[in-house]
Amino acid sequence: MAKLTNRKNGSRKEMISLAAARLFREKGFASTGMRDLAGDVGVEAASLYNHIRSKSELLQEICFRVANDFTAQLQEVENDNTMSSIEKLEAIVRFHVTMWVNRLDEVMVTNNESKYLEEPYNATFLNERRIYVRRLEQIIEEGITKGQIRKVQPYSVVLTLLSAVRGIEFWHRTKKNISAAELEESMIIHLVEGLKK
Amino acid sequence: MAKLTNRKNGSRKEMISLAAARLFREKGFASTGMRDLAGDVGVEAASLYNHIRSKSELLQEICFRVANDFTAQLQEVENDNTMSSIEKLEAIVRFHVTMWVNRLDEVMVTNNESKYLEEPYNATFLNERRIYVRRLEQIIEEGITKGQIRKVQPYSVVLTLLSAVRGIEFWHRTKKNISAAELEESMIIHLVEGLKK
DNA sequence: AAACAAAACTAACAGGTGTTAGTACAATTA
DNA sequence: TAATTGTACTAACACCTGTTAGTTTTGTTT
Repeated sequence: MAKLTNRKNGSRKEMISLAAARLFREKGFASTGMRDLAGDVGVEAASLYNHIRSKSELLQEICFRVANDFTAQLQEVENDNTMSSIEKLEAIVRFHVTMWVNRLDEVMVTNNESKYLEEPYNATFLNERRIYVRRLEQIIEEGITKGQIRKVQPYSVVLTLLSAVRGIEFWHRTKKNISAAELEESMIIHLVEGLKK
Repeated sequence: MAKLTNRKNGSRKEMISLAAARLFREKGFASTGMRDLAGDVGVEAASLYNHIRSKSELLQEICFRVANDFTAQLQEVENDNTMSSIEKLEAIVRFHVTMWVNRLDEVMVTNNESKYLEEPYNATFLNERRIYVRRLEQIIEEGITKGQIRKVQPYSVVLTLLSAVRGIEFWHRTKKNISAAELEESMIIHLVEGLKK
């Protein structure tokens, strides 16, 4: 037994990681037991250890996978010389909205549960986040210098942008009122439009 | 022994609640043990039960104290006929900023740990939040009707406003760059100014 | 059919969980 | 001084935690 099962539903490990992300989001990392996770996957708790090394490893993989995706997209935007600073900012916010809409479990775990990462992973994660914030600040500073963005506090604006999208968590519970596309446009107008000079 | 000690440092129960709020924020509700809490208070775990009924009760009191403070302030704003809709919105956002700046522990516990409330408290809490959001939407709708606020999606704007202030969590770690007052003004400009018609 | 490897199982571990019962001490009130 | 009250203590409970060791089942490959 091996490759066929793997190709059918994605590897067993991926299934476990996906279930873990959902449980970690819903119940929190500390409150999610390996027996809960096993139950969701349809297996005994001990069997999980044929596929993963530890509960911590699951959290690490989720957090750094998400962090890398955010960083990779930022890199792309930074390298694109055709965009103005405000367009870069808009692209980044749109990406954040998309992530919160399409990958809620992983993104929320990364936001809310990363504090349970063991050292040195926690320190590394916090450092990567600090650098990410700094790079966003630089885009804003550049926009101000070039006269494309109003004079604002770059640090405050970055904090606001990164946190504002967390509201999408609540949108997921009541999707009926407003579509994802409408939500995205509305947020862009509210958060980015007002920064234009 | 009784009243003198009570008057000296606030009642023992208040000390416990304060320590609990800090620990629940730092380590999360589930990861905070009664032995951790007792250690912080300077007492054995079992002794806590002379003052509190349960760990859950501590969380309930924190969450509903904060929820009531937010609701009370909203009520005041709603009753003030001298304010325009945009001024009401600004006052509410300023209050949220102040709460996040001055009462971080309690507010973060209320935001992040309320899911650990036992029933029926959890359901009650979520319902109160839903109503709070609805009342904010109504202020925005009224502002649009009266021509004081741009045509926006009220629901999206409320989600954005309520979540944006969560960024203040990160400001607390690096207060040196920008003062609380500057932060508040910057956020008001970013979040509220752009809504004016 | 035999051999192999992946992945499931059962049983158990050492330590941690919130909480209760019963008791002792120390300070205030009668 | 005696009684009372508030608050601390120790010991223990039933249960839950992540993880391991060793074994058996399962499906595929030779």
